[in-house]
Amino acid sequence: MITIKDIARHANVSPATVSRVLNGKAWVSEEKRRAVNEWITRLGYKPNQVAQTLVGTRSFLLGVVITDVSNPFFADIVKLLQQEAFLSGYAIVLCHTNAAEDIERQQVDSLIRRQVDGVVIVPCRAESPGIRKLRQAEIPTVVVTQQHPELDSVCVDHNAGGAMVAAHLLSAGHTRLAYFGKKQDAKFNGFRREAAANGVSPDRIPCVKVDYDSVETIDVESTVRRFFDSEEGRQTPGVFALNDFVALAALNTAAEYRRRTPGDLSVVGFDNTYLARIHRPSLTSVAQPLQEMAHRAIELLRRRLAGQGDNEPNLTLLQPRVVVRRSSSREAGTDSEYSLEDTAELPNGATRSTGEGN
Amino acid sequence: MITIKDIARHANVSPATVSRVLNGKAWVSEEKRRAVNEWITRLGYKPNQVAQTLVGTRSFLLGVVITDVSNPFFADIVKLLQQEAFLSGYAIVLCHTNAAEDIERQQVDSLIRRQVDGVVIVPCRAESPGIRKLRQAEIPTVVVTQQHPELDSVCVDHNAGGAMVAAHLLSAGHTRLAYFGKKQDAKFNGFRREAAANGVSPDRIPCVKVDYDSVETIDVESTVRRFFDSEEGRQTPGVFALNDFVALAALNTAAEYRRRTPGDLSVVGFDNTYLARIHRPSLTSVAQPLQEMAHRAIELLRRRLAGQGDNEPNLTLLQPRVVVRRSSSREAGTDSEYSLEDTAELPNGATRSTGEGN
DNA sequence: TTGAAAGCGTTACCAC
DNA sequence: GTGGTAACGCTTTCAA
Repeated sequence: MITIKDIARHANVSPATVSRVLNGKAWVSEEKRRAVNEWITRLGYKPNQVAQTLVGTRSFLLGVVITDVSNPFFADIVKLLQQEAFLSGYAIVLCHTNAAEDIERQQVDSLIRRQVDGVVIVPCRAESPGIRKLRQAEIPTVVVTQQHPELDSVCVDHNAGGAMVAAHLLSAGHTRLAYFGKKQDAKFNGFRREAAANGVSPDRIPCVKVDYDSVETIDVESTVRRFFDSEEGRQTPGVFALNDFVALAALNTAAEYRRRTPGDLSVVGFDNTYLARIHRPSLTSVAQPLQEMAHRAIELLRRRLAGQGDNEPNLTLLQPRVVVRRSSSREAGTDSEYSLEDTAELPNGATRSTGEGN
Repeated sequence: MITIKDIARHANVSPATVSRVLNGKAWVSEEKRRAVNEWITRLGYKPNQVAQTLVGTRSFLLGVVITDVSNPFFADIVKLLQQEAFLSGYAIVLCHTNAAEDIERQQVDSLIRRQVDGVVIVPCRAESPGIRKLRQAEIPTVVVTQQHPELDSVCVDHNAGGAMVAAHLLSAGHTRLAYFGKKQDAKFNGFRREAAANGVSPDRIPCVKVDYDSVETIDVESTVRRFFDSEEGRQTPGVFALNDFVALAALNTAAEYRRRTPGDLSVVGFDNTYLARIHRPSLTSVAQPLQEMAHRAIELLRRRLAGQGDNEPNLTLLQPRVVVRRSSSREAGTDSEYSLEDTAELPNGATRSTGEGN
């Protein structure tokens, strides 16, 4: 390995000077600077990041903690995060939690030992032990996909997304709606809110509880089946599911019940994974601006690392958009986009320093 | 940060001794060892891996270079690799190449600068610049998903996989077959070989050229459409596709042509991603033993890192198996497994130090 | 068995 | 402006 000293020796300067031209901080005479640069290229010198880390600057390593890359939604995020990070000279250390708090803790521990400069995390819950560790180790952290009261976070406005879906289904003429997910979901709130605003009593929108953890856990189908077996289920033409997996389970199950889609039943998913594109019928789904999210997340981290930014946690709340496909259209037609405020495409992204939703 | 010196001070020993009990190499008196361990837990000491790396031992970092995690097949591998690595105390630095050689090179460069102990790579081609760099930097490397003449590699026997598919389709009564992929694919060879062994002339099996790079590139459909438009395509009931994406494209396109599956047309994919499970009709696909592959890959790396193992490249060739689903069954039925040698499940994995296939 | 001390490759502080 | 030098936290001689 060729070091800073080798360069120094060849260029007849001190290691300190080499370091200086490398970091471009202090002034170095034009003459020496050229000599140093000359030898750097000549010997193909590459700074040893490990040494740089040790002296306490930075590791150029970012941790990414996610429940499961097998989930295509997370896979997309991870990919974009890696690419975005790379542009800033950072590499990504990937960790899985399987949505288990103890594993999350272990993984976070390992990241801390590795001196990562920052972490992007999709936590189990806002107060997960992993999050706590990160905070007490004072490692810049940004939470993605969820809001966090005391950390930087970037996510989509789930509440608004839910409202968009309600608006869409209502405009398709459906007045009997159902939600597949958890009662507390912000999507569900938005969904109900918008329904109410259009004269559909929120109390008449059942929430079919779906415990969705990972790709593996597809006991979803039995739940869905139970719903379609019920009187209520038989009469509901408008279904909104917390994500594409569940939506597809609904779609597939509905087919077993001879309910045609589109036609008898409309289903809308969330996340707009490519599953929505590939499946037949194709699935209407709420798209999150992933590229934007990844960009913002890394940007937030960079700011913290540069020591900029107040201590206030920054909440970046982006606007989702509904991508309409066959599963919710009354007639055959090409896919199109839709959003609450306008049928045209939203300038998908808006930052507020605070806000509700999620 | 609490260091080795802190422990030393508290335990009334020298830093060297602390290091010794930590690494368990040299003898340390029972008394001091206990004292040190006591303080280690008491102060919650965690070794600084960066410092350890600098002194030249190891970084505990493994690079994973893959074309695209958005591909569920790769996502699964990455996940398993990470989990497997974690068990051995390693973390994973994830890199994307987008199947582009120059990006691969850049990513590999960054891994080398980071002093990763080893790399698991899905290379663009055997002689990609990334691979070359890795070799000249003498970083232990294992190639997964492909064979490599001069590096450790672990992959499935594609040739055998292709043969299994042929056997399966033939046993379903199809004698007119087609392959969607590239002529040189080992799968295709195996497919033809087995067909020939059963009296179906390989020359009568067309290879519909599909250029599949990533999830994004789904111009696949037009190619597929062109095939179904042809006389040849209209009469082919048995299709084998190089992966699940292409298989699904075939399935979906076939539906547009009113070709019923199962019934008029059978389609078999490769990789057995969850897409195969989720899609309707569900897709018969060749499964790769991913867990086993990840395990072997990490194991190979560990061996190299321990300085064990001859200099011979090790080829670990595992056996795939066919998971039969609706897309290739003549009647409704539950999913089942199938393999060339036996209808029962294969002891899925066999190592040879060399072998053809792929 | 144990301690002192010399690095590992950089950065940063302090003189000159 | 520039060079010496002391860290950073750890491992590993080399003596004792």
